[in-house]
Amino acid sequence: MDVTLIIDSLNDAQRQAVTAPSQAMLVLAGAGSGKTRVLVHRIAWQIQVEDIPAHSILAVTFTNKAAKEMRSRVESLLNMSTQSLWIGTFHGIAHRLLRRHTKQAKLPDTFQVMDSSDQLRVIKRLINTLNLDDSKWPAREAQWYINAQKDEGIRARHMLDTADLHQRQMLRIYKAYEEICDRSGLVDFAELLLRAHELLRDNQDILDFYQQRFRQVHVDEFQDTNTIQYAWLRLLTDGKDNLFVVGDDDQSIYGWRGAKIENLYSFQKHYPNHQVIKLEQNYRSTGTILKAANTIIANNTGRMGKELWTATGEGEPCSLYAAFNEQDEAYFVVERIRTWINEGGLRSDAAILYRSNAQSRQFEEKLMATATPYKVYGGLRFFDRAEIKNALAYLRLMSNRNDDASFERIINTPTRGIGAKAIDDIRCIARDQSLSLWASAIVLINQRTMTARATNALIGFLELIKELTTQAPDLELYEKVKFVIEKSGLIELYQKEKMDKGEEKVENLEELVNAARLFDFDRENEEGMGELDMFLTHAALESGDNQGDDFDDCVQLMTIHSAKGLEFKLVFLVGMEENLFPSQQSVDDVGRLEEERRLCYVGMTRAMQHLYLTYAESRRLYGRESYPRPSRFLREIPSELIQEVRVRATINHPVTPIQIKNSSLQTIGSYKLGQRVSHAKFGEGVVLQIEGSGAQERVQINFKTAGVKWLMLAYANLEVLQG
DNA sequence: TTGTTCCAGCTTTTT
DNA sequence: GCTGGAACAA
Repeated sequence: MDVTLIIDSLNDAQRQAVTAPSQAMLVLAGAGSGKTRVLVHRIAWQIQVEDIPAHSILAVTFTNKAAKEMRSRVESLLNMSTQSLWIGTFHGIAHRLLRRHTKQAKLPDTFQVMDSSDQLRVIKRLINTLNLDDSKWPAREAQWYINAQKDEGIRARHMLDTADLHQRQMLRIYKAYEEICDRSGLVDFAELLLRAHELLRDNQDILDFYQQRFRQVHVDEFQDTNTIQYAWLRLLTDGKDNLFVVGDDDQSIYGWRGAKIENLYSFQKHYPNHQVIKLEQNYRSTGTILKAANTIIANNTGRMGKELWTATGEGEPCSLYAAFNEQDEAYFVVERIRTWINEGGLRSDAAILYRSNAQSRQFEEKLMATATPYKVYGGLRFFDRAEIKNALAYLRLMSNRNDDASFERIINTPTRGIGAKAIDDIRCIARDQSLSLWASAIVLINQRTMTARATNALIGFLELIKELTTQAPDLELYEKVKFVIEKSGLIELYQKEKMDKGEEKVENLEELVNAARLFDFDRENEEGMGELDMFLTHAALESGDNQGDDFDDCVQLMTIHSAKGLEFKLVFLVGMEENLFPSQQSVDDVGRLEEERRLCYVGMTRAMQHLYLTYAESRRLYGRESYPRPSRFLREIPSELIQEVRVRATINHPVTPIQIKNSSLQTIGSYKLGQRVSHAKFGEGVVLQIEGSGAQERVQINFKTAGVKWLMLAYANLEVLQG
């Protein structure tokens, strides 16, 4: 048997992890140390060398992208198809289990997955029906509360009633929410995990079956698992010591959404026979970048301990640029990128990483102004668009009439004369008699309490859905979708909508038809799902790759969070300022501050060749001018690893504001304090303060009409007035 | 039903 | 200070 292909390309630590005998194993894999490689080769090793059938292997990831990549890499390494190999996301695998055992999971056969925006809508509605003041009990908070409970494995019935009003109210909402979901056959993301856990926990036969089936269980990004995910993994591998996890405590950046870094420690306790392997050789970044990142992360406490190194040399120092303001920051970054491109670099090798999405704007403006193609990640995804969700709601209602979320979404979309009053009445009946909205609508019609017009409108809606259902079965999936969007009047609705907005929506609907046409349906799926249900699940569970178009050569703009797992030759980590990064909300709490530091570590380790860190001395924030301090993380980098960038070569003799204040006659350049000047846009004003020198020189001016402003002297084009 | 106005909020995100 | 959502008026 030829195993060279599997192990030859690995370093010692990687090979050790890949070829170790079956046992509990924790691979602490630093950034860029070949984490996925180890996972892929491990699976290949087990199939080819240890003769474990692909069918007996489970691999769990967090994103569909990671799952897809892992499968295709295993396939190309083994040069075979791996259909029977279970690789998927936690949610995808959980869903699969629930579909296979709907009865034991106490779910209707027609159950559907609801995404977070569906969930929020349901909760919003519910808060209204409970007659709660939604300003006092925001739906967002309730949603957060419910998901947090589920992530911990806690059902409403497990919770004790308390005297605390807030707690009581939340519990009440949680209870009512569970009822609606059960009645509608709807399962939210957290519910998938919780129910999959309960399924195994409460059904010994099912648990036995899967414990025997899965001889090996692999987990990617283990530091991101939450309580219920880890509990589920433990059930599956109970007493078998066959859990192989890969993770990095230093890259745990999702604590705020329930990820428990502690699971890494618990793992060591729960699997006493485990082996730990550290992957510390980095194949991505220069030595300097790694050193800087290592030093920063060393400030965190309670680490498992790990230091990245590289065999490929030091590289150049990290660059630090102190911008005057956010405009200048963007200007600088874009100029550097243009230079990079002019020198033959690819646009797609350059990335601008920021802490919060709002920061992207000024970079976009500058990129647009210089006609540099760019792509912002993290916007609305395809299946999240309102018009798509509307179309899907019709399809979902056809598949399951009890789907209240979908019912409510489209009962009057497009408008068909069913007003708030009628919908309210339906909701009342639903609440009082514990019926689905569909059933309640029928009750309402039979009551004959509404006006003839409203009754007819409602009958019309129910008939429409019935008609769609009866006429659709013989059609191909894409024909069904097409039929639905036409017959429902959705296409017409958006065609009438004015201008390009509506046009875009029509195009998106056409794209949905296309997606249905291309949908790869596995007729022999063991879950026995129909094509439509499968498509709907696909839409909920894989909300569409972030716009695709990886082929275009674009500058990459994204948050540091979304950059995790990616790498770029040229990285700009922008907005390195206190209260922005680390964020305002994190600075008072050691735990959260350490997570910010890990985020910084993640950001820096994205860079392969060049790392630029920038901050602005002045930034408009919430409409107010702020003068932030440079981020503490900057101070944590040894100064010999950093080179300060000056726009033009100038002699830097720092001028402290105190000196300026003390001498009202101090002259810097051609300006002095109290000097009257005129600006093309802001008009006449008086110089209040002067800071910096050369190209960085900036002046604070009190304009007669425009107020006090800081201006960059190099760009301001001030005219000196006499007197 | 649509357009306007008002008001809160203002990290990070996948499933 | 801007944005998106909800309330309200016409």
